[in-house]
Amino acid sequence: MSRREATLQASTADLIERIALFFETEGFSRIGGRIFGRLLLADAAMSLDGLAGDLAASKASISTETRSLERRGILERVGKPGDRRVYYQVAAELPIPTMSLRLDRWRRFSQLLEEAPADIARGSPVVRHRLDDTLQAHRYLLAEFGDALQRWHRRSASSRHPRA
Amino acid sequence: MSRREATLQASTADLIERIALFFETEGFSRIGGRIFGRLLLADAAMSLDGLAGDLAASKASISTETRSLERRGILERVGKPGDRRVYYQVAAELPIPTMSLRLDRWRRFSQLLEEAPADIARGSPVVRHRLDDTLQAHRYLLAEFGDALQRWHRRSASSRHPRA
DNA sequence: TGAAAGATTCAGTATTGCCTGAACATACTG
DNA sequence: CAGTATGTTCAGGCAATACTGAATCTTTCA
Repeated sequence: MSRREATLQASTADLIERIALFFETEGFSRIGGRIFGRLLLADAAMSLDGLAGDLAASKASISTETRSLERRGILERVGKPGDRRVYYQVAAELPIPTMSLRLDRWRRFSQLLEEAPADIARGSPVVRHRLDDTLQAHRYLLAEFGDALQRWHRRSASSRHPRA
Repeated sequence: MSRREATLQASTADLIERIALFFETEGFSRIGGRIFGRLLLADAAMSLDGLAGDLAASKASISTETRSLERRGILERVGKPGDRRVYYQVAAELPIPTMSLRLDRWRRFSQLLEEAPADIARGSPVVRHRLDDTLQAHRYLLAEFGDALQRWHRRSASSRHPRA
């Protein structure tokens, strides 16, 4: 009833493509985004060949990108007994890694400001003040957001294992 | 005591460059980042030529990038009486626009998920559940972070105009 | 041990997007 | 009005990067 490609509904393919486009603006590669999108909408974990087939991409790219996404905690490797292929699925606690990545990125900016040699600001009170102010805002927001992330983590954990 | 280029201390130039590199990972152009960095460390607003000189970039790029940064609320245009040049400075409430930009970007992802045609998830309970879960997390975190941003806004406003 | 399946690495191509110089537009000034 | 200062737009060159096909490495199984 279907040749190789027909596995994906048109609407699904469409959504995957939009997710991929979004991921591109977030600094991932397009294929990385497609992989993520595909797995987000996948019923079960998928093999490299499965992904390559569905996404019409080379296995080389799939291999590199899956591992890259895995390193960032977005994907997880899983195995199936009696099968030597590697399967990938979207991380269980998905929002944690994706949000953490964002946190990390902007934490890096704070660090940049903290490391700013003192002599830079020394000359000018207005610069010093601006730097201090910016840094304080970042610290505050980072802390608040980190807390929120943890709260969500706990909340979601407890809703999954409702208390005895 | 100094030819054209010597206006920037080495340590300053260095920090600007690192800021620019960071901005690049955030989806801005390198020059955009340099402009931001330069103005962040600037005593006073700067003209296009001033920026072009300091950053050793073409005036064309400076013009395009400043306007792009202005559109995103990161820079502000200011004028000086008796001078027909345009001056730029970093926005007063800097963290607001930068953080809002981030918020917007990931709000866009939530939207993607919300618009996900129902028929996509319908087939599979596991997909539907994953989508719902992800969406809820995003909503929660977006709300929390939005609140934090407002709190900071109020706090910083009141510290600037200490109550009579 | 040999063969085959699977995964990874690598060199080359193609696409993309940044940046620039030069042309152009606009607004002051005398 | 002519001339000049300032800002913007545009076509093209250049560098970075993603992606691919082919070669290579690794593991499993007969």
